[in-house]
Amino acid sequence: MSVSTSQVKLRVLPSGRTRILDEAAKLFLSGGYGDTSLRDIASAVGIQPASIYHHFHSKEELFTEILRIGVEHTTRAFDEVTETLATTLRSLDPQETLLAHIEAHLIALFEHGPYTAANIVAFPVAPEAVKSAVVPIRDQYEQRWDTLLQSLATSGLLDPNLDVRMARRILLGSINSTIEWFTPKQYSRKKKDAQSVNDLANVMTTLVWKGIAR
Amino acid sequence: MSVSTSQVKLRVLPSGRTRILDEAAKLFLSGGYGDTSLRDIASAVGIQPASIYHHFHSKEELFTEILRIGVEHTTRAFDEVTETLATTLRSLDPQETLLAHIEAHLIALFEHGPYTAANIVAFPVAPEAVKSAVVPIRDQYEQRWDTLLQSLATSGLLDPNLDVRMARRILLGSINSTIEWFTPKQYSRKKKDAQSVNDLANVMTTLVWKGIAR
DNA sequence: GTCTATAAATCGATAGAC
DNA sequence: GTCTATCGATTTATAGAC
Repeated sequence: MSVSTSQVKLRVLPSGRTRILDEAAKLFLSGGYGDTSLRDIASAVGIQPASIYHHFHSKEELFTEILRIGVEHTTRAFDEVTETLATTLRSLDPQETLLAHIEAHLIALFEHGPYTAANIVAFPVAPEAVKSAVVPIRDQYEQRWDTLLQSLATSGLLDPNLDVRMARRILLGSINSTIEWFTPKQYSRKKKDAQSVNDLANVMTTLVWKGIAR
Repeated sequence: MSVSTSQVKLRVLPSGRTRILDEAAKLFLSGGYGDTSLRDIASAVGIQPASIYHHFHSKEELFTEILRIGVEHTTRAFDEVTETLATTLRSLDPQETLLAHIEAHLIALFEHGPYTAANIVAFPVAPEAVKSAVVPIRDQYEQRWDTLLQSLATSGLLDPNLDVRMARRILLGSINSTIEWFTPKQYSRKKKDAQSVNDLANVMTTLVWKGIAR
């Protein structure tokens, strides 16, 4: 794993605003937008509901910000992999390139927890105003995948009958849907099944690349 | 397409209960559980909110019934394909078997509209009581896929390194995620891209079976 | 930056007439 | 089986003290 230049930084106790975002993200993730009240969020943070309005103008703005942060994390993870692969001397195996990006997406999904996961489970039933605000930055992320897959296609590495855009949608859909059943168990070794995010990334990549047929 | 024995039946105007279910399913699909009020539903049906309580004991019961109907439609579609394939004389090609079931699932998803689709987008953020009630019948449906894939694996038709249960989860996840971007255009022929549900099923099956690599 | 207090609207649900 | 009327609780959001 690469080490960013800002890797060495102090562990800061979350400020008020960040505490609100963290707790709200967890609650929106499990209960969606409509069933999560500002009272629930304030209670989880340990403040009064009115205090939230010092940091956010409305409930919708708070929710939008959470989704935005989630996409930001995912996008940054993608770009870091791109950069790392570009500066690597050895030749770029297409399946390994795919694996690296799939793993980055999954790490963002499971290790930045509620922010990225909320983009999967809470976004589809979010208020229209929230969707409209988040769609543009989601598009930017998806564009990166289109570019990646298109470069593979241009190099003749993909099935020529494949619609690249559709393949990207199905690929991201299958990766994102893992949030509903996969739970990474970092320290469990009791089974041979996929336990870590890295294991899951390997299975996903093989399945996407070669399919399930023998 | 097979014709069931009950194909010939009268077009009945939806009764009060069915009207409520139909409109509620649409609203829950677009806005989730918490942001859809009984007033919204009653207004869409053209009745008063209190009238809903003659047909359902609570909002949660109404929502649970909608999700249950959705799973029921999907399960029935799966079973009808299984039966049709079993009574077909010609040999069963594994990829064609897979295609038939994937297409049945997609048809249920897009043509029984709100009921099945709500199970994808509204279920993950549903109240716990609703989830608990629906999970058992969802499990029954998923069990059918496990059985199907296991029979293919036992016949040596699948990648022997594959975890069948995980493959099923990824497979269903990718199929279900199409609800977020695919819109069937029955009568449009302007492009060569997938337009009908049948086209989509073919693309999905090829991708799952052979992967994206050439 | 967090608090108390409260406004104004909306929620799920009930009672009872017809 | 649908209505009118309404209860009690909860919602987002605001005003203003500290």
